[in-house]
Amino acid sequence: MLDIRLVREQPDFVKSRLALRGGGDEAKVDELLRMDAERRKAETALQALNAERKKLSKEVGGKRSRGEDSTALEERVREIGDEIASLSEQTTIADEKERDLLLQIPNLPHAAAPIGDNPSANRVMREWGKKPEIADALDHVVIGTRLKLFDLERAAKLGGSGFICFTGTGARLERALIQFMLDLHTREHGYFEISPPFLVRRDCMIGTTQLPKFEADMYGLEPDASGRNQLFLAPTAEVPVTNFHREEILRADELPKKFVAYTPCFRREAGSAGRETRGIIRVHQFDKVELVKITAPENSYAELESLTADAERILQLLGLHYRAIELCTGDLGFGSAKTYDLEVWSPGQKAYLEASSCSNFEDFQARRMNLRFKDANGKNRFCHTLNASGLALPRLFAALIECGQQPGGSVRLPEILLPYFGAPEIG
RNA sequence: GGUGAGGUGGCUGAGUGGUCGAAAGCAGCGCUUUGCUAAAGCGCCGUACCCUAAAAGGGUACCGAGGGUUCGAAUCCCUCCCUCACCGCCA
Repeated sequence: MLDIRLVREQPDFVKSRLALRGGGDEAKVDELLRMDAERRKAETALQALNAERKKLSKEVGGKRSRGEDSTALEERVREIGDEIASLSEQTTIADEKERDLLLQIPNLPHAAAPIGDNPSANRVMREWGKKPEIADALDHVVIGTRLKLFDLERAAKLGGSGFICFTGTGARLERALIQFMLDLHTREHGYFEISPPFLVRRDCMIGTTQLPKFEADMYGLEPDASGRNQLFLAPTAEVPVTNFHREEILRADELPKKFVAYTPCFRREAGSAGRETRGIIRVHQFDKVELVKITAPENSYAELESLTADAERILQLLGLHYRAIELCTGDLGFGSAKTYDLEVWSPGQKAYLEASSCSNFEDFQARRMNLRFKDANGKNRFCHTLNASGLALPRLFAALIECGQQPGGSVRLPEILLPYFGAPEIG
């Protein structure tokens, strides 16, 4: 959520920044400012009436205790009460409209972000390793099916299309990768492990920006009888973990907070079938190890660099070729000011697959979830929040078995997985 | 799921219709006393929003959330959420 004061004071700056995203959101700014002015006007009038009622009510109390007649005064206060009722309704409506609009407007891109409205404007920051040379490389669907690492047909019997069912050594490899990543991040990178609820409340989904705008992409349960308290299947551990400290005021010396969590992730993403969705690349449920940081504003960009490095380390230790790109303004997620994607090389698809997205949301999420810290001057300020996949499992799994494929049909695994998987190769 | 007890400021905890944004204590900050420590005394010490661009100042709201009763609600009523205890059920 943008700071309404910034929007009020520098509307042209805000509009020009929003325009860089190419989503047309700058058009909402004028409407927002109208709602803001309307709300404040109603609020000021309401406060004047409240002050009047407060004063007169006390006079009623005084008269009564002295045994004096107060009926005329009471009648006057009753009238004010009626005015207050209608004005406060107006105020509430204006306030809700303003907030709804504010929730619909995305974050401002970082000043240095590459400008562009499609992925071709993304900036390649660096590449690591090199593409393995594999003659007639098979893709992960062929390899995985042949070695019975997963069973997509039977998965469709269980969950429908767009689900994976890992089987046998495939399931074991999945488990090994999770364990490997959690161990690395907790033992060597200093992250605190959390195993959170997979179902989260609406407020949390709003806090991390999945709602209200992307409700159609989310799995939601039935609301309860009151119509509130609806639960959603978390589309990423970002939701429960970033919201862990929602509505809290943290001490400055606790920052940065570094969390790692393994969770399944549930996404509707009614994407079309095709190459993009082949095999296990895009599915409705997948496993992910997620990194989250809560930082002071001054340090968030330095923390983004180390966060990205922590995620990259997984790929490096597994010996997988990847590149890091910085997303252009048009490709940036709704809440993000700056994002690096890590793309791992898929020999089977001869393409880079997004395996991690590392973002700094600045105070955009913190403002929505009212997550603050007390700074050195004792002032409460919004924290900055960041997250990175560290990493998403299916794409990592796919790259791993494609890169490890041997002429004889087996798959060789990186040495570092040996203690986790228990064997140097599959098949 | 059932029954009961609760939810008040950073913490403890008083407050059952009016002058209560809220006693008191603890913690914290400042000052005085002091060789240092300790102790004592005095003062300050919630958040958000509005007037307002900021400061000073003023105002409004907030006692789990939402609604209601009333001239007036932390206080009375209703619904919901959460916590604790016991019972039931269950991996």
